[in-house]
Amino acid sequence: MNIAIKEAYGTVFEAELMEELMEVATIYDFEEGDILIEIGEYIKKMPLLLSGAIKIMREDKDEGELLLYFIEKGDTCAFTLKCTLGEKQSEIRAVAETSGSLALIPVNKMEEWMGKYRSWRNFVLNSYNNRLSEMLVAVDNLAFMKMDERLLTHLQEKAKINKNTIINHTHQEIAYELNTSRVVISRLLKRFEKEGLIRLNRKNIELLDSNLLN
DNA sequence: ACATTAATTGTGT
DNA sequence: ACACAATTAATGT
Repeated sequence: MNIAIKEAYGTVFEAELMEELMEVATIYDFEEGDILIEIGEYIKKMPLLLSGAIKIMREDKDEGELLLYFIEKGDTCAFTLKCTLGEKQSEIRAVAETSGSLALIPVNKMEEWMGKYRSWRNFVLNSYNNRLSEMLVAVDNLAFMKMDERLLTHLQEKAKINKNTIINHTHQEIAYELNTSRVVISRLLKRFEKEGLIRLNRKNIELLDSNLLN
């Protein structure tokens, strides 16, 4: 298990920090579809993602979710940082997009490291920066892109994260993530299929056009 | 193996 | 957006 931590963070953190990290971290494995953080929860440990991918969703009180961004190996969630430091309730939900594992760090340790290790400070700050720019992308998509474009980029993101051209999601699930209705997704997907971009099967979608990838 | 239900997807208004 | 048909998967008997 410590190998997993080294694999994901060995190049980012200095040696002493890695030592401490491996001492205090507990490993948590999760499966696809697991809810890691629910809205309103208090967070007492900070997660570092070792493998797999997690999607961060925002949810409105009366019906409606929206996918904000994905986090991948080597990332942490800036919202979690805020919640742990501020001892505030979570404003987002984190759902496992794929199975994977993460390391949990006690809050008091991460505060201690802030003063102690430069690499840790950088990591936390970078993390904020990355999230901020990904949020901007998400906002741009929402504001300026048509649904068909949003769906297409969404499919591409999913394919990239799964390292696979086959996407194992129902139309309904995708609709939730983009905060629209299933019928809209179905029709758009049908159109993409006619255009030869994808192939539709039951419970999964296959990307065909190679210029959709990467 | 069969019948019944539920879930998923397609289509028309 | 809504309603409904068609198809497939899941479950019980």
